[in-house]
Amino acid sequence: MDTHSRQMAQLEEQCRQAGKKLTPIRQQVLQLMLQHPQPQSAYEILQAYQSRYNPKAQPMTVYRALNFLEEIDAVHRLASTRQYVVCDHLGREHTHHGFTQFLLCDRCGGLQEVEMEQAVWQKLLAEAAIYHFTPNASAIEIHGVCGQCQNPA
Amino acid sequence: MDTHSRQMAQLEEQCRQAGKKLTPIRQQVLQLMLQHPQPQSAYEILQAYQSRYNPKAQPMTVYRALNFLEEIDAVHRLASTRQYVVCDHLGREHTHHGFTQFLLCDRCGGLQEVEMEQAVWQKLLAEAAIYHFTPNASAIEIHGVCGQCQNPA
DNA sequence: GAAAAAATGTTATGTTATAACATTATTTTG
DNA sequence: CAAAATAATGTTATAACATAACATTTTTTC
Ligand SMILES: [Zn+2]
Ligand SMILES: [Zn+2]
Ligand SMILES: [Zn+2]
Ligand SMILES: [Zn+2]
Repeated sequence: MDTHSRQMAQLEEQCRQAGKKLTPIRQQVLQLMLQHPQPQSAYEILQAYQSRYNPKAQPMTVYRALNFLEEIDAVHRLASTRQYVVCDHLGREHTHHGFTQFLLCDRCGGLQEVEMEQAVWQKLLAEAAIYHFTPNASAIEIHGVCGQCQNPA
Repeated sequence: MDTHSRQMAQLEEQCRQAGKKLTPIRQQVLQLMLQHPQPQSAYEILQAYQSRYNPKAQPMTVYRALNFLEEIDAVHRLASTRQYVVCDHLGREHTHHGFTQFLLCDRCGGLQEVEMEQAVWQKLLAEAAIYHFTPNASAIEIHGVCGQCQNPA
């Protein structure tokens, strides 16, 4: 079983667990995203969808699918760049625990999804608690330059 | 000397240090922001500018001023909400060192700007370094609920 | 099979941000 | 000082991102 099939299988599983339906549109949108590991904007995904599945598709179609996929934790939305990307955990064994660090490369547009060390996010929580602040989102986005772009072979 | 005056004075100082000019528009935009401690969108600031200074002002006018003020570290742009806010350090003695944590309340829209503990951001950097990633931005945004909104008196 | 719920289609609009070029103001320099 | 260069602002247009509102279709429930 190849990687994409495994990811699709887990998408089905996550839908089942959430009691939601995996409709063709939703599956197609994820399919397109799987073929494009770099984060993409909703309108880029819309263009791909129009090319491949339905030239008459409208923004709402893609936004609905993306919102759905995000709800069931199959994809993430990157707030700082307004892009969407498949969750790195999809099709693997482990799942999200604690905080996530998104490392966004400003040169190549690439993304690395990293599980934050527990000690670190506990400190972040502790620091927030000083101000009686309770985080509900569990991800931070850090911009910079990735290894590839710093040391081009 | 009241708080706003102190902040304005430091704005002048930071312009001088950066070798940039503090023009009326730039000063007026900061003035408006000082009167509104909550983060605001560029278009909200534009509306205020139109009401108070020039009904014919266009988006570019405000965006240019905001970009300038951000360059000289007088204001911050919050990537996740696309809002602008005066830097908490303006008019105080200390300045930015290391990383900043923005605590954004999803209920009231309020913001707390926090200096991240050195131990924490060093760990963040170390974790990024594992992936040969070099951060260049130095702020993270954490969404949640602030103390006020959790414990309404 | 009728009623309710979920998903999709469709049109319109709201929101955020920049491109491109003209004009004006300020600074530099000969 | 006057010409040239630079910086700032004015102005128009448009790109890019996202949702509201309502109609229609599909699926589920009873
Ligand atoms: Zn993930
Ligand atoms: Zn890169
Ligand atoms: Zn600040
Ligand atoms: Zn609050």
